[in-house]
Amino acid sequence: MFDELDFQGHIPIYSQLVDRIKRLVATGVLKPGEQLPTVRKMATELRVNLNTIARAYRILDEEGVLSTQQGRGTYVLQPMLPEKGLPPRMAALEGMTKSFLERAYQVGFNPDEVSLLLDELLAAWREDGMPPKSKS
Amino acid sequence: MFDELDFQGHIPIYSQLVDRIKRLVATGVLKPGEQLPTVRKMATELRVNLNTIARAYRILDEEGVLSTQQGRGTYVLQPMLPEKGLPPRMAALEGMTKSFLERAYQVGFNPDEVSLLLDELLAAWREDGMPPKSKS
DNA sequence: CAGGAGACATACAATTAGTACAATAATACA
DNA sequence: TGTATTATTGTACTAATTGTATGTCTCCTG
Repeated sequence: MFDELDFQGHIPIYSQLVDRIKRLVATGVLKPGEQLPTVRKMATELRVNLNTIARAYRILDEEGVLSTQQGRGTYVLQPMLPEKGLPPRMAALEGMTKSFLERAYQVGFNPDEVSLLLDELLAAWREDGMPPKSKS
Repeated sequence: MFDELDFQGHIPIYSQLVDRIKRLVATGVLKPGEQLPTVRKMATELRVNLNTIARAYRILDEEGVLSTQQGRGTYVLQPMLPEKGLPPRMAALEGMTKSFLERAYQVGFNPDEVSLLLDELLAAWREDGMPPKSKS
């Protein structure tokens, strides 16, 4: 469930984890009250240091997504509903968007190309109520 | 692999490095995802200052050939430059974009919100020549 | 003889890893 | 049943590895 990390890209592992878990919580894959893998288990699975996992958990704890307690474990707190927390919500979108644009820029695209394609895909989203399915 | 620099000629070392690495990537000697020597390792090998290596890496990063990140290292990116393979290039952008939109959708955003923010960030990109830096 | 570009020296910052510690839960045993 | 022991779990501190930022020196060029 968590094993799709990019070790070569420009996004730190802990940051990738934060995004991934946020999404899993937001989409209901991880339900409130559910326990996440322990830092050690997750660390050995992903072959990173346990502190890297702990860092992601701590960030999510501070953001109110998870609740971690020494000796007990890490649990899902609240589903991140669109209604709650507007400023952090927009900040999240901004982060996602910036990192998407940066990636596009780095692999050689220009704003017009991106804009053109986005217009198309956004229109499809408006029509269908959901964005076009991506392969991943 | 990198130890054929010309210290006598009048082509700057960083420039020689940029050309050399570009060629190695283009010819497939350096494969996507592969990590390059750290700036320090390369610097001691070639007996130049680490900033000279860093400069070459930075240029290649800006050109989308490499991806460097503080604390992690420098890696070869996927070659998606306009020169090679136009259809796969756009397909790559489409993939990136779809997966970005899907994420936004899953976290609870609607097309208008995404569109609004994108207009803003794309405008900034056009103005500055590069997209706004993301924190991550 | 300025001006600037290239290279260098040095200090800084970010990410990840190694190790020991502390809090909680589970178990063993009298 | 009560308490001691062990296991489990997150935390704190430190170190190692990596790229970045800033200032200085030198050399070439006009």
